[in-house]
Amino acid sequence: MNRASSLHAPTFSPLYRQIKQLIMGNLESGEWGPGDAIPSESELAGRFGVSQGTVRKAIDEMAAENLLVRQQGKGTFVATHKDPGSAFRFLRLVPNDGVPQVSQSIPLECWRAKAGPDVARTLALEPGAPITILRRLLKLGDEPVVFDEIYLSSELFPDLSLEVVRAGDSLYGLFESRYGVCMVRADERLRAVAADRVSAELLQVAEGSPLLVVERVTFTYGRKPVEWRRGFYSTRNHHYRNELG
Amino acid sequence: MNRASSLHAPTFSPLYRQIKQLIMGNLESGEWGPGDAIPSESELAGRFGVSQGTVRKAIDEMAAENLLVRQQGKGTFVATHKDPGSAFRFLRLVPNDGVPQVSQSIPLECWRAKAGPDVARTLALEPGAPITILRRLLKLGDEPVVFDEIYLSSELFPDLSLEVVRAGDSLYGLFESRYGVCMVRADERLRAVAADRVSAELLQVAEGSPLLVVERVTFTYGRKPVEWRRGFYSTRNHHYRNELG
DNA sequence: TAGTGGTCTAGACCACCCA
DNA sequence: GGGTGGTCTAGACCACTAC
Repeated sequence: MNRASSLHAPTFSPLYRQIKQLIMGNLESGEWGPGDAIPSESELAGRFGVSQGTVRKAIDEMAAENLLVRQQGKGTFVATHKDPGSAFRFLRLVPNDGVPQVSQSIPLECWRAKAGPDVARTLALEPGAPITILRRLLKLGDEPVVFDEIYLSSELFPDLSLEVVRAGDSLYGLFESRYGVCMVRADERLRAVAADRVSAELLQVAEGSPLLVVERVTFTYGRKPVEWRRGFYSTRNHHYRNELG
Repeated sequence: MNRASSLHAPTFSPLYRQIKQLIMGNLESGEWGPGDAIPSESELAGRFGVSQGTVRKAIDEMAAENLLVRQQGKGTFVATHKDPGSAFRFLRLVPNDGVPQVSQSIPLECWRAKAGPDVARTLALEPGAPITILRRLLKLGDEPVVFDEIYLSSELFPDLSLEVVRAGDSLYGLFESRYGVCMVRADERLRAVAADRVSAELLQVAEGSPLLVVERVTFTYGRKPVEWRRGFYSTRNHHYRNELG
């Protein structure tokens, strides 16, 4: 293990960050898949030729970023969306009264298209690259609350179809198990807009009534963008919850 | 320093968390104010009778929570909203085109009232306790984008008035320097609504056009709620930015 | 040069899980 | 009982800041 590049190198990074990058490499390459246990801290320390504390600090950061999950006495595991508890990590919509509700995802349409300049840019694809577009409705306890339009690279998600989506569990769980793509981070942009006819009908609100629009770019390991979606949220009985620290 | 309460005590907490609580106590009591340097790690280690590494871990957590700010070679400082860079930590509204704009806060009204049941509950006050209500408009580069209505305990913020607000810098900076109340965390709830006449006029949009409503409860040290506000955000040329990890 | 935070190490012991 | 993560220590050295 190199002891940094020394002497004011602008690329300096401490040992534990180099270790972190090595572990990241194993995640990106899919060597350790979602839900798997990674080797123990002492095992990794030996393998990399550093002390256990240094490996620990690397894993600390990755656990803080929700890439890994530690379990005392058992081991450290690659984070997965199948794990109940982190299954709806990215859904910030909660009922106003706080009573939890069962959620139901209803796939509506799924078709192929070519990436326009905007989608190509956000997903880092060539313009005209094949993409798959999925529309779905999310119900929380019998009430339709989110209408999503989702853009994906057809290359990354080859055989995606209504049938495939219907069969799977949560969407991100499906992406993990069927395509080996694990969603790790997302950037969202929120706006208020007036409901168009389609959204209004699906969400059972009056046309022109205010809706929350949530545009999301979702990333896998290494900040690689892999999903773009636009969601129309009905905020009659729900709200988008956010914590500022 | 007690070595935890031993023997399956349900209140067990590791040494570094006990140290963290001791440091928190110094923040809550105002002994170390916003912007101040706290004693060095070794100084604190000696004072508390623990090793430097343990103090370090306590400070690590507090730095991660934006309570403290470390500066290599200089020391560790109590986080402050006066520090440019963390001055607008809680404002998530950014222009669509990404070009940063100068912001201008315009106080509109300020008056006293008695806390209704809802405000009393969110601010943990007695119903009927004296509160101060402040209305203000936020402009980003000549465009009015946020209309805020802010509820505060008159006891915590005694002589708050339009004049005081006008004189001060940012609102949270003022709260720190004048009242010794440092905003540390906030919970927000977002909804889309139709603009009423007042908001529409102030934000220069058509009545009934969609606005983003942001309800925020803001906390000081120890999760004590000290501010409740409702903001109407115009999302014509701006959006609310959020990062999901 | 002295003081601060930042990194790294080696080793001890504890708490937890499982066979 | 053996393996895992979690805590705590003591000491060394590096990087940065200020004087």
